[in-house]
Amino acid sequence: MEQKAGYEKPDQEKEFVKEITPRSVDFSQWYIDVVLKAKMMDYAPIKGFMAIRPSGYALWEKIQEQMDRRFKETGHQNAYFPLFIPHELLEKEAEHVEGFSPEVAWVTKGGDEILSEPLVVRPTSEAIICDFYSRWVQSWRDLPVLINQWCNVVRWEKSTRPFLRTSEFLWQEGHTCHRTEEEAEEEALKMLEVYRECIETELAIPAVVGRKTEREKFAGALRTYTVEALMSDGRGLQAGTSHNLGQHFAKVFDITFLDKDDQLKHVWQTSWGVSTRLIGALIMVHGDDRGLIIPPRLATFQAVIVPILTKKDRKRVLESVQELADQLQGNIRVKLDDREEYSPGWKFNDWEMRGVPLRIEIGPKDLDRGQVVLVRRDSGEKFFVPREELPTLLPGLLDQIQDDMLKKALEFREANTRSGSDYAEFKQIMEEKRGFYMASWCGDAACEEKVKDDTKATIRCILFDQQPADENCLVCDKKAKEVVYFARAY
RNA sequence: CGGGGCGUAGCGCAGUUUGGCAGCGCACUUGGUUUGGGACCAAGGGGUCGCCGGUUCAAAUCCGGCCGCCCCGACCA
Repeated sequence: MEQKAGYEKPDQEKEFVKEITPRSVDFSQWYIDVVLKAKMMDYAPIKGFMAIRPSGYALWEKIQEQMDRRFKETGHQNAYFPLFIPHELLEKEAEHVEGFSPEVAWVTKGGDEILSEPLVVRPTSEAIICDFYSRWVQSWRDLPVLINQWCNVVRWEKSTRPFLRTSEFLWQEGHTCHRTEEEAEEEALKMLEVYRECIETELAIPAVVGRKTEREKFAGALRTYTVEALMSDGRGLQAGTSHNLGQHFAKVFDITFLDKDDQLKHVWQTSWGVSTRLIGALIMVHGDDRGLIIPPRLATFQAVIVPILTKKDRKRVLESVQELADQLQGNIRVKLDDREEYSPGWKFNDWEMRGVPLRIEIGPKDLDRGQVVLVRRDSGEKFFVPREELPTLLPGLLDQIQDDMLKKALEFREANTRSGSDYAEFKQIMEEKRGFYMASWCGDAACEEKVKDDTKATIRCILFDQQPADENCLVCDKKAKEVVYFARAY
Protein backbone atom coordinates (compact mmCIF):
# COMPACT_ATOMS: atom_id res chain seq x y z
CA MET A 1 0.00 0.00 0.00
CA GLU A 2 1.21 3.38 -0.99
CA GLN A 3 1.30 6.01 1.71
CA LYS A 4 0.02 9.44 0.95
CA ALA A 5 0.76 12.77 2.46
CA GLY A 6 -1.25 15.15 4.49
CA TYR A 7 -4.65 13.68 5.14
CA GLU A 8 -6.81 15.06 7.85
CA LYS A 9 -8.01 12.79 10.57
CA PRO A 10 -11.32 11.19 9.71
CA ASP A 11 -14.22 13.33 10.85
CA GLN A 12 -15.93 11.91 13.90
CA GLU A 13 -19.40 12.78 12.72
CA LYS A 14 -19.31 10.39 9.78
CA GLU A 15 -21.95 12.27 7.89
CA PHE A 16 -20.17 12.22 4.59
CA VAL A 17 -21.92 11.81 1.36
CA LYS A 18 -21.60 8.18 0.50
CA GLU A 19 -20.92 8.70 -3.17
CA ILE A 20 -17.58 10.40 -2.57
CA THR A 21 -14.62 8.09 -1.98
CA PRO A 22 -12.61 9.38 1.00
CA ARG A 23 -9.29 10.95 0.06
CA SER A 24 -7.41 8.58 2.32
CA VAL A 25 -8.79 5.57 0.44
CA ASP A 26 -8.06 6.67 -3.11
CA PHE A 27 -7.18 10.27 -3.92
CA SER A 28 -7.65 9.87 -7.68
CA GLN A 29 -11.08 8.37 -7.21
CA TRP A 30 -11.96 11.10 -4.73
CA TYR A 31 -11.09 13.70 -7.34
CA ILE A 32 -13.20 12.01 -10.03
CA ASP A 33 -16.12 11.60 -7.63
CA VAL A 34 -15.99 15.27 -6.69
CA VAL A 35 -15.89 16.67 -10.22
CA LEU A 36 -18.78 14.43 -11.24
CA LYS A 37 -20.94 14.76 -8.13
CA ALA A 38 -20.46 18.51 -7.92
CA LYS A 39 -21.57 18.58 -11.55
CA MET A 40 -18.39 20.33 -12.67
CA MET A 41 -17.97 18.28 -15.84
CA ASP A 42 -19.14 15.23 -17.72
CA TYR A 43 -17.23 12.88 -19.97
CA ALA A 44 -17.64 13.34 -23.70
CA PRO A 45 -18.19 10.46 -26.10
CA ILE A 46 -14.60 11.03 -27.24
CA LYS A 47 -11.70 9.92 -25.10
CA GLY A 48 -9.98 12.80 -23.40
CA PHE A 49 -12.73 15.32 -24.00
CA MET A 50 -15.33 16.67 -21.60
CA ALA A 51 -18.20 19.06 -21.20
CA ILE A 52 -17.65 21.72 -18.58
CA ARG A 53 -20.98 22.01 -16.82
CA PRO A 54 -22.39 25.27 -15.48
CA SER A 55 -20.94 24.94 -11.99
CA GLY A 56 -17.49 24.26 -13.41
CA TYR A 57 -17.77 26.89 -16.09
CA ALA A 58 -18.88 29.50 -13.56
CA LEU A 59 -15.54 29.00 -11.82
CA TRP A 60 -13.73 29.45 -15.09
CA GLU A 61 -15.66 32.67 -15.73
CA LYS A 62 -14.58 34.00 -12.33
CA ILE A 63 -10.96 33.05 -12.99
CA GLN A 64 -11.14 34.69 -16.41
CA GLU A 65 -12.64 37.83 -14.94
CA GLN A 66 -9.88 38.16 -12.36
CA MET A 67 -7.04 37.31 -14.73
CA ASP A 68 -8.41 39.46 -17.52
CA ARG A 69 -8.72 42.48 -15.26
CA ARG A 70 -5.05 42.14 -14.34
CA PHE A 71 -4.01 41.72 -17.97
CA LYS A 72 -5.81 44.94 -18.88
CA GLU A 73 -4.25 46.73 -15.93
CA THR A 74 -0.82 45.76 -17.22
CA GLY A 75 -1.58 47.17 -20.65
CA HIS A 76 -2.71 44.13 -22.63
CA GLN A 77 -5.54 43.87 -25.10
CA ASN A 78 -7.55 40.85 -26.16
CA ALA A 79 -7.73 39.57 -29.73
CA TYR A 80 -8.62 36.34 -31.47
CA PHE A 81 -6.61 34.18 -33.88
CA PRO A 82 -7.61 31.20 -36.02
CA LEU A 83 -8.23 27.72 -34.66
CA PHE A 84 -6.38 26.09 -37.56
CA ILE A 85 -2.74 26.48 -38.41
CA PRO A 86 -1.23 25.54 -41.78
CA HIS A 87 1.18 22.76 -41.05
CA GLU A 88 4.02 24.55 -42.76
CA LEU A 89 3.75 27.40 -40.24
CA LEU A 90 3.96 25.07 -37.27
CA GLU A 91 7.00 23.44 -38.80
CA LYS A 92 9.04 26.61 -39.00
CA GLU A 93 10.49 26.59 -35.51
CA ALA A 94 12.31 23.26 -35.20
CA GLU A 95 12.21 22.80 -31.44
CA HIS A 96 8.61 23.93 -31.35
CA VAL A 97 7.37 21.42 -33.91
CA GLU A 98 9.37 18.64 -32.35
CA GLY A 99 7.78 19.37 -28.99
CA PHE A 100 4.23 19.44 -30.25
CA SER A 101 4.02 17.13 -33.24
CA PRO A 102 3.24 13.98 -31.20
CA GLU A 103 0.08 15.61 -29.97
CA VAL A 104 -1.35 17.64 -32.81
CA ALA A 105 -4.75 16.90 -34.32
CA TRP A 106 -4.94 17.16 -38.09
CA VAL A 107 -7.53 18.42 -40.51
CA THR A 108 -6.99 16.77 -43.88
CA LYS A 109 -10.40 17.20 -45.48
CA GLY A 110 -12.77 20.12 -46.00
CA GLY A 111 -16.16 18.77 -46.94
CA ASP A 112 -15.42 16.18 -49.61
CA GLU A 113 -12.21 17.78 -50.71
CA ILE A 114 -8.85 16.56 -49.57
CA LEU A 115 -6.87 19.63 -48.55
CA SER A 116 -3.74 20.27 -50.55
CA GLU A 117 -2.24 21.95 -47.52
CA PRO A 118 -3.21 20.00 -44.35
CA LEU A 119 -4.09 22.03 -41.27
CA VAL A 120 -3.42 21.35 -37.63
CA VAL A 121 -5.70 22.32 -34.79
CA ARG A 122 -3.75 24.77 -32.61
CA PRO A 123 -1.95 23.10 -29.71
CA THR A 124 -0.79 26.65 -28.87
CA SER A 125 -0.78 29.68 -31.14
CA GLU A 126 2.80 30.91 -31.39
CA ALA A 127 3.09 29.88 -35.03
CA ILE A 128 -0.04 31.48 -36.38
CA ILE A 129 0.28 34.60 -34.25
CA CYS A 130 3.88 35.12 -35.30
CA ASP A 131 2.76 34.91 -38.90
CA PHE A 132 0.46 37.87 -38.26
CA TYR A 133 3.01 39.73 -36.19
CA SER A 134 5.52 39.59 -39.04
CA ARG A 135 3.13 41.81 -40.96
CA TRP A 136 1.94 43.97 -38.08
CA VAL A 137 5.36 44.98 -36.83
CA GLN A 138 7.43 47.31 -39.04
CA SER A 139 8.86 50.00 -36.80
CA TRP A 140 9.99 50.47 -33.22
CA ARG A 141 6.83 52.60 -32.98
CA ASP A 142 4.74 49.43 -33.34
CA LEU A 143 6.28 48.02 -30.19
CA PRO A 144 5.55 46.68 -27.73
CA VAL A 145 2.77 44.40 -28.99
CA LEU A 146 0.79 43.32 -25.94
CA ILE A 147 -1.94 40.92 -27.00
CA ASN A 148 -3.79 38.15 -25.23
CA GLN A 149 -6.35 35.66 -26.47
CA TRP A 150 -8.86 33.51 -24.64
CA CYS A 151 -9.49 30.33 -26.58
CA ASN A 152 -9.45 26.55 -26.70
CA VAL A 153 -6.51 24.41 -27.77
CA VAL A 154 -6.20 20.74 -28.65
CA ARG A 155 -3.39 18.38 -27.71
CA TRP A 156 -3.89 14.72 -28.41
CA GLU A 157 -3.02 13.37 -24.97
CA LYS A 158 -2.40 9.73 -24.19
CA SER A 159 -3.61 9.80 -20.63
CA THR A 160 -6.13 12.35 -19.50
CA ARG A 161 -7.82 13.53 -16.32
CA PRO A 162 -10.71 15.97 -16.00
CA PHE A 163 -9.42 19.58 -15.89
CA LEU A 164 -5.82 18.52 -15.23
CA ARG A 165 -5.02 17.14 -18.63
CA THR A 166 -7.64 16.89 -21.36
CA SER A 167 -7.22 16.77 -25.10
CA GLU A 168 -9.10 20.01 -25.49
CA PHE A 169 -8.88 22.72 -22.88
CA LEU A 170 -9.66 26.38 -22.40
CA TRP A 171 -6.92 28.83 -21.62
CA GLN A 172 -5.53 32.24 -22.32
CA GLU A 173 -2.29 32.84 -24.16
CA GLY A 174 -0.53 36.16 -24.04
CA HIS A 175 1.81 36.90 -26.97
CA THR A 176 4.00 39.95 -26.81
CA CYS A 177 6.79 41.54 -28.88
CA HIS A 178 9.42 43.89 -27.52
CA ARG A 179 12.30 46.03 -28.70
CA THR A 180 14.86 44.63 -26.35
CA GLU A 181 15.77 41.48 -24.56
CA GLU A 182 15.51 43.23 -21.19
CA GLU A 183 12.00 44.39 -21.95
CA ALA A 184 10.90 40.88 -22.93
CA GLU A 185 12.46 39.43 -19.82
CA GLU A 186 10.72 42.02 -17.70
CA GLU A 187 7.38 41.18 -19.35
CA ALA A 188 7.78 37.43 -18.81
CA LEU A 189 8.55 37.97 -15.14
CA LYS A 190 5.82 40.57 -14.72
CA MET A 191 3.16 38.17 -16.00
CA LEU A 192 4.54 35.39 -13.86
CA GLU A 193 3.98 37.63 -10.86
CA VAL A 194 0.47 38.50 -12.08
CA TYR A 195 -0.28 34.78 -12.11
CA ARG A 196 1.21 34.15 -8.70
CA GLU A 197 -0.61 37.05 -7.12
CA CYS A 198 -3.95 36.25 -8.76
CA ILE A 199 -3.77 32.57 -7.86
CA GLU A 200 -2.92 33.44 -4.30
CA THR A 201 -5.46 36.25 -3.88
CA GLU A 202 -8.40 34.81 -5.75
CA LEU A 203 -7.92 31.04 -5.66
CA ALA A 204 -6.33 31.08 -2.19
CA ILE A 205 -3.54 28.85 -3.47
CA PRO A 206 -0.02 29.66 -2.35
CA ALA A 207 2.28 29.19 -5.32
CA VAL A 208 6.01 28.91 -5.76
CA VAL A 209 7.64 30.68 -8.68
CA GLY A 210 10.81 29.74 -10.47
CA ARG A 211 12.43 28.80 -13.74
CA LYS A 212 12.03 25.52 -15.61
CA THR A 213 15.00 23.34 -16.45
CA GLU A 214 15.98 22.74 -20.08
CA ARG A 215 14.17 19.44 -19.94
CA GLU A 216 10.92 21.00 -18.76
CA LYS A 217 10.93 24.25 -20.68
CA PHE A 218 8.49 25.17 -23.43
CA ALA A 219 9.39 23.90 -26.89
CA GLY A 220 11.01 26.84 -28.62
CA ALA A 221 11.50 29.09 -25.62
CA LEU A 222 14.69 30.68 -24.42
CA ARG A 223 13.57 30.39 -20.80
CA THR A 224 10.39 29.18 -19.17
CA TYR A 225 9.12 30.42 -15.83
CA THR A 226 6.53 28.61 -13.82
CA VAL A 227 4.02 28.90 -11.02
CA GLU A 228 3.95 25.65 -9.04
CA ALA A 229 1.37 24.62 -6.48
CA LEU A 230 1.23 21.68 -4.09
CA MET A 231 -1.88 19.50 -4.13
CA SER A 232 -3.18 17.96 -0.93
CA ASP A 233 -1.95 14.50 -1.90
CA GLY A 234 1.59 15.86 -1.93
CA ARG A 235 1.98 16.08 -5.69
CA GLY A 236 3.00 19.21 -7.51
CA LEU A 237 1.01 20.92 -10.25
CA GLN A 238 2.15 23.48 -12.76
CA ALA A 239 -0.46 26.19 -12.45
CA GLY A 240 0.81 28.62 -15.05
CA THR A 241 3.80 29.39 -17.24
CA SER A 242 5.46 32.39 -18.75
CA HIS A 243 8.11 32.14 -21.47
CA ASN A 244 10.81 34.41 -22.68
CA LEU A 245 10.87 33.26 -26.30
CA GLY A 246 13.97 35.25 -27.14
CA GLN A 247 14.27 35.81 -30.88
CA HIS A 248 13.75 32.17 -31.90
CA PHE A 249 10.33 32.74 -33.40
CA ALA A 250 11.08 36.25 -34.64
CA LYS A 251 13.93 34.87 -36.72
CA VAL A 252 12.03 32.03 -38.37
CA PHE A 253 8.82 34.03 -38.81
CA ASP A 254 10.72 37.14 -39.83
CA ILE A 255 9.28 39.55 -37.32
CA THR A 256 11.52 42.57 -37.84
CA PHE A 257 11.38 46.28 -37.14
CA LEU A 258 13.43 49.28 -38.04
CA ASP A 259 14.83 50.59 -34.77
CA LYS A 260 15.60 54.16 -33.78
CA ASP A 261 19.18 53.64 -34.89
CA ASP A 262 18.00 52.78 -38.43
CA GLN A 263 18.94 49.12 -37.97
CA LEU A 264 16.61 46.28 -38.96
CA LYS A 265 16.19 44.08 -35.88
CA HIS A 266 14.25 41.04 -34.75
CA VAL A 267 11.75 41.52 -31.95
CA TRP A 268 12.06 39.83 -28.57
CA GLN A 269 8.97 37.87 -27.62
CA THR A 270 7.13 36.35 -24.69
CA SER A 271 4.15 34.08 -24.29
CA TRP A 272 2.31 33.09 -21.14
CA GLY A 273 -0.73 31.05 -20.22
CA VAL A 274 -3.03 29.65 -17.60
CA SER A 275 -5.76 27.14 -18.30
CA THR A 276 -8.82 25.38 -16.94
CA ARG A 277 -6.29 23.24 -15.11
CA LEU A 278 -6.56 25.88 -12.40
CA ILE A 279 -9.99 24.45 -11.63
CA GLY A 280 -8.34 21.11 -10.93
CA ALA A 281 -5.83 22.82 -8.68
CA LEU A 282 -8.59 24.55 -6.77
CA ILE A 283 -10.34 21.24 -6.17
CA MET A 284 -7.20 19.40 -5.10
CA VAL A 285 -5.89 22.13 -2.82
CA HIS A 286 -9.09 22.96 -0.94
CA GLY A 287 -11.44 20.00 -1.30
CA ASP A 288 -12.25 17.58 1.50
CA ASP A 289 -14.15 14.32 1.93
CA ARG A 290 -17.45 16.12 1.60
CA GLY A 291 -16.54 17.60 -1.76
CA LEU A 292 -15.51 21.01 -3.01
CA ILE A 293 -14.63 24.06 -0.99
CA ILE A 294 -14.71 27.19 -3.11
CA PRO A 295 -12.93 30.30 -1.85
CA PRO A 296 -15.49 33.11 -1.34
CA ARG A 297 -13.90 35.43 -3.89
CA LEU A 298 -14.48 32.89 -6.66
CA ALA A 299 -17.80 31.47 -5.51
CA THR A 300 -20.84 32.05 -7.71
CA PHE A 301 -22.88 31.82 -4.53
CA GLN A 302 -21.03 32.89 -1.42
CA ALA A 303 -23.86 31.83 0.86
CA VAL A 304 -26.91 29.65 0.46
CA ILE A 305 -30.02 30.19 2.55
CA VAL A 306 -31.80 26.98 3.50
CA PRO A 307 -35.20 27.44 5.13
CA ILE A 308 -36.40 24.78 7.54
CA LEU A 309 -40.01 24.33 6.61
CA THR A 310 -42.62 22.72 8.76
CA LYS A 311 -46.27 22.40 8.02
CA LYS A 312 -47.30 24.85 10.70
CA ASP A 313 -44.66 27.52 10.03
CA ARG A 314 -44.08 27.07 6.33
CA LYS A 315 -45.50 30.41 5.26
CA ARG A 316 -43.78 32.70 7.74
CA VAL A 317 -40.43 30.96 7.28
CA LEU A 318 -40.64 31.31 3.50
CA GLU A 319 -41.56 34.97 3.75
CA SER A 320 -38.75 35.57 6.14
CA VAL A 321 -36.02 33.92 4.05
CA GLN A 322 -37.20 35.72 0.93
CA GLU A 323 -36.92 38.97 2.79
CA LEU A 324 -33.45 38.07 3.99
CA ALA A 325 -32.32 37.07 0.49
CA ASP A 326 -33.54 40.41 -0.89
CA GLN A 327 -31.81 42.25 1.91
CA LEU A 328 -28.47 40.53 1.32
CA GLN A 329 -28.45 40.83 -2.48
CA GLY A 330 -25.89 43.41 -3.51
CA ASN A 331 -24.12 42.88 -0.25
CA ILE A 332 -22.94 39.36 -1.01
CA ARG A 333 -23.75 36.80 -3.69
CA VAL A 334 -26.51 34.79 -2.06
CA LYS A 335 -28.73 31.92 -3.20
CA LEU A 336 -32.08 31.09 -1.66
CA ASP A 337 -32.82 27.39 -1.89
CA ASP A 338 -36.53 27.32 -1.17
CA ARG A 339 -37.27 24.13 -3.08
CA GLU A 340 -39.84 22.22 -1.09
CA GLU A 341 -39.27 18.87 -2.71
CA TYR A 342 -35.89 18.37 -1.03
CA SER A 343 -35.30 17.96 2.68
CA PRO A 344 -32.98 20.34 4.54
CA GLY A 345 -30.51 17.53 5.15
CA TRP A 346 -30.34 16.76 1.48
CA LYS A 347 -29.69 20.40 0.68
CA PHE A 348 -26.96 20.64 3.32
CA ASN A 349 -25.12 17.77 1.72
CA ASP A 350 -25.67 18.99 -1.80
CA TRP A 351 -24.41 22.53 -1.18
CA GLU A 352 -21.48 21.25 0.83
CA MET A 353 -20.53 18.94 -2.01
CA ARG A 354 -20.63 21.93 -4.36
CA GLY A 355 -18.45 23.96 -2.05
CA VAL A 356 -20.60 27.00 -1.19
CA PRO A 357 -18.58 28.82 1.49
CA LEU A 358 -21.42 29.64 3.89
CA ARG A 359 -24.79 28.19 4.76
CA ILE A 360 -27.51 30.19 6.44
CA GLU A 361 -30.27 28.13 8.06
CA ILE A 362 -33.52 29.65 9.19
CA GLY A 363 -36.33 27.70 10.85
CA PRO A 364 -39.25 28.46 13.16
CA LYS A 365 -37.05 28.44 16.27
CA ASP A 366 -34.68 30.95 14.72
CA LEU A 367 -37.53 33.23 13.75
CA ASP A 368 -38.76 33.23 17.33
CA ARG A 369 -35.32 34.10 18.61
CA GLY A 370 -34.47 36.61 15.89
CA GLN A 371 -31.39 34.64 14.91
CA VAL A 372 -29.98 32.57 12.05
CA VAL A 373 -27.70 29.56 12.00
CA LEU A 374 -24.44 30.08 10.11
CA VAL A 375 -22.23 27.19 9.02
CA ARG A 376 -18.79 27.61 7.50
CA ARG A 377 -17.99 25.16 4.75
CA ASP A 378 -14.23 25.31 5.24
CA SER A 379 -14.11 24.66 8.99
CA GLY A 380 -17.54 23.16 9.63
CA GLU A 381 -18.03 25.70 12.44
CA LYS A 382 -21.60 26.46 13.31
CA PHE A 383 -22.80 29.59 15.07
CA PHE A 384 -25.98 31.37 15.96
CA VAL A 385 -26.02 35.07 15.17
CA PRO A 386 -28.64 37.81 15.57
CA ARG A 387 -30.30 38.31 12.26
CA GLU A 388 -29.89 42.07 12.16
CA GLU A 389 -26.12 41.67 12.34
CA LEU A 390 -25.92 39.62 9.13
CA PRO A 391 -25.48 42.41 6.55
CA THR A 392 -22.51 43.85 8.40
CA LEU A 393 -21.08 40.54 9.55
CA LEU A 394 -21.16 38.52 6.32
CA PRO A 395 -18.65 40.39 4.13
CA GLY A 396 -16.08 40.26 6.91
CA LEU A 397 -16.76 36.60 7.55
CA LEU A 398 -16.30 35.79 3.86
CA ASP A 399 -12.97 37.63 3.90
CA GLN A 400 -12.03 35.64 6.97
CA ILE A 401 -12.85 32.37 5.21
CA GLN A 402 -10.80 33.42 2.19
CA ASP A 403 -7.84 34.24 4.47
CA ASP A 404 -8.18 31.06 6.46
CA MET A 405 -8.27 28.94 3.32
CA LEU A 406 -5.07 30.50 2.06
CA LYS A 407 -3.47 30.14 5.47
CA LYS A 408 -4.43 26.49 5.70
CA ALA A 409 -3.09 25.78 2.21
CA LEU A 410 0.10 27.63 3.06
CA GLU A 411 0.56 25.70 6.28
CA PHE A 412 0.07 22.47 4.38
CA ARG A 413 2.65 23.47 1.82
CA GLU A 414 5.15 24.51 4.45
CA ALA A 415 4.63 21.30 6.38
CA ASN A 416 5.21 19.39 3.15
CA THR A 417 8.22 21.29 1.91
CA ARG A 418 11.38 19.59 3.08
CA SER A 419 14.99 20.11 2.30
CA GLY A 420 18.22 18.27 2.68
CA SER A 421 21.23 16.80 1.00
CA ASP A 422 20.88 13.08 1.68
CA TYR A 423 19.84 11.29 -1.49
CA ALA A 424 18.61 8.17 0.30
CA GLU A 425 16.43 10.26 2.57
CA PHE A 426 15.15 12.21 -0.44
CA LYS A 427 14.15 9.01 -2.22
CA GLN A 428 12.28 7.83 0.83
CA ILE A 429 10.41 11.10 1.18
CA MET A 430 9.38 11.12 -2.48
CA GLU A 431 8.09 7.60 -2.01
CA GLU A 432 6.28 8.03 1.29
CA LYS A 433 5.48 11.62 2.09
CA ARG A 434 5.97 13.38 -1.22
CA GLY A 435 5.57 17.16 -1.13
CA PHE A 436 8.25 19.58 -2.29
CA TYR A 437 11.87 18.81 -1.59
CA MET A 438 14.32 21.68 -1.78
CA ALA A 439 17.86 20.72 -2.67
CA SER A 440 21.01 21.79 -4.43
CA TRP A 441 21.60 20.72 -8.00
CA CYS A 442 24.65 20.76 -10.23
CA GLY A 443 22.66 21.72 -13.32
CA ASP A 444 23.38 18.50 -15.14
CA ALA A 445 20.43 16.92 -16.99
CA ALA A 446 21.78 13.47 -16.14
CA CYS A 447 21.16 14.06 -12.43
CA GLU A 448 17.67 15.30 -13.21
CA GLU A 449 17.06 12.16 -15.24
CA LYS A 450 18.40 9.90 -12.53
CA VAL A 451 16.02 11.42 -10.00
CA LYS A 452 13.15 10.76 -12.33
CA ASP A 453 14.16 7.15 -12.85
CA ASP A 454 14.66 6.59 -9.15
CA THR A 455 11.69 8.44 -7.72
CA LYS A 456 9.35 9.59 -10.52
CA ALA A 457 9.96 13.10 -9.18
CA THR A 458 11.04 15.93 -11.44
CA ILE A 459 12.52 19.35 -10.93
CA ARG A 460 9.47 21.54 -10.65
CA CYS A 461 11.44 24.75 -10.70
CA ILE A 462 14.77 26.40 -10.11
CA LEU A 463 14.36 29.01 -7.40
CA PHE A 464 15.25 32.61 -8.10
CA ASP A 465 18.21 34.28 -6.44
CA GLN A 466 19.09 31.43 -4.16
CA GLN A 467 22.62 30.37 -3.47
CA PRO A 468 22.90 26.65 -2.81
CA ALA A 469 22.95 26.11 0.94
CA ASP A 470 24.73 22.87 0.36
CA GLU A 471 27.77 23.18 -1.83
CA ASN A 472 27.19 19.90 -3.58
CA CYS A 473 24.53 18.38 -5.83
CA LEU A 474 21.97 16.18 -4.08
CA VAL A 475 22.47 13.50 -6.69
CA CYS A 476 26.08 13.43 -7.91
CA ASP A 477 27.76 15.33 -5.10
CA LYS A 478 29.60 17.58 -7.54
CA LYS A 479 29.57 21.32 -7.10
CA ALA A 480 26.02 22.67 -7.05
CA LYS A 481 24.85 25.62 -9.16
CA GLU A 482 21.17 25.95 -8.32
CA VAL A 483 18.56 25.43 -5.65
CA VAL A 484 15.59 23.52 -6.95
CA TYR A 485 12.25 22.09 -5.84
CA PHE A 486 11.69 18.44 -6.60
CA ALA A 487 8.24 16.85 -6.54
CA ARG A 488 6.17 14.18 -8.12
CA ALA A 489 3.89 16.11 -10.41
CA TYR A 490 0.62 15.84 -12.24
C1' C B 1 2.69 1.52 -26.99
C1' G B 2 3.16 -2.67 -22.73
C1' G B 3 0.58 -5.12 -18.29
C1' G B 4 -4.13 -5.72 -15.64
C1' G B 5 -9.48 -4.94 -15.11
C1' C B 6 -14.25 -3.86 -17.03
C1' G B 7 -18.59 -3.25 -20.64
C1' U B 8 -26.23 -5.52 -18.33
C1' A B 9 -31.92 0.86 -17.28
C1' G B 10 -29.53 7.77 -16.25
C1' C B 11 -25.75 6.05 -12.15
C1' G B 12 -23.74 1.89 -9.14
C1' C B 13 -24.04 -3.23 -9.57
C1' A B 14 -25.93 -8.80 -9.34
C1' G B 15 -26.83 -12.54 -12.84
C1' U B 16 -22.05 -15.49 -16.83
C1' U B 17 -18.85 -20.77 -13.37
C1' U B 18 -23.49 -24.97 -14.59
C1' G B 19 -27.38 -21.72 -21.51
C1' G B 20 -34.00 -21.67 -19.97
C1' C B 21 -39.34 -15.19 -18.20
C1' A B 22 -33.98 -9.16 -17.76
C1' G B 23 -33.00 -8.36 -11.94
C1' C B 24 -31.52 -5.18 -7.35
C1' G B 25 -30.25 -0.27 -5.02
C1' C B 26 -30.19 4.84 -6.12
C1' A B 27 -32.21 8.32 -9.52
C1' C B 28 -36.88 9.45 -12.45
C1' U B 29 -42.84 10.00 -12.86
C1' U B 30 -47.75 10.35 -10.17
C1' G B 31 -50.52 10.68 -5.51
C1' G B 32 -50.31 11.22 -0.27
C1' U B 33 -47.91 12.08 4.45
C1' U B 34 -43.34 14.76 5.77
C1' U B 35 -39.22 18.50 6.39
C1' G B 36 -33.38 21.36 12.24
C1' G B 37 -27.82 16.44 8.55
C1' G B 38 -29.34 12.77 1.97
C1' A B 39 -37.76 11.43 4.87
C1' C B 40 -41.66 7.60 4.34
C1' C B 41 -45.80 4.87 1.99
C1' A B 42 -48.23 3.38 -2.48
C1' A B 43 -48.52 2.96 -7.68
C1' G B 44 -45.62 3.51 -12.21
C1' G B 45 -42.07 4.42 -16.52
C1' G B 46 -37.43 3.08 -18.34
C1' G B 47 -33.19 -2.44 -21.68
C1' U B 48 -30.06 -3.26 -29.14
C1' C B 49 -27.15 -7.17 -21.86
C1' G B 50 -20.70 -2.69 -26.18
C1' C B 51 -20.71 -4.35 -31.70
C1' C B 52 -20.41 -8.27 -35.56
C1' G B 53 -20.50 -13.31 -36.52
C1' G B 54 -20.77 -18.62 -34.90
C1' U B 55 -22.71 -23.00 -31.87
C1' U B 56 -27.77 -24.30 -30.00
C1' C B 57 -34.70 -25.86 -29.86
C1' A B 58 -32.97 -21.72 -26.82
C1' A B 59 -27.26 -17.12 -25.70
C1' A B 60 -26.33 -11.52 -21.10
C1' U B 61 -24.29 -16.60 -20.21
C1' C B 62 -20.45 -20.89 -24.62
C1' C B 63 -16.79 -19.88 -29.07
C1' G B 64 -14.23 -16.33 -32.64
C1' G B 65 -13.31 -11.40 -34.10
C1' C B 66 -13.74 -6.21 -33.35
C1' C B 67 -14.70 -1.63 -30.53
C1' G B 68 -14.69 1.31 -26.20
C1' C B 69 -13.63 2.74 -21.13
C1' C B 70 -10.83 2.55 -16.39
C1' C B 71 -6.23 1.56 -13.47
C1' C B 72 -0.74 0.87 -13.46
C1' G B 73 3.58 1.83 -16.43
C1' A B 74 5.98 4.42 -20.81
C1' C B 75 5.43 9.21 -23.21
C1' C B 76 4.08 14.33 -22.31
C1' A B 77 3.02 22.01 -22.24
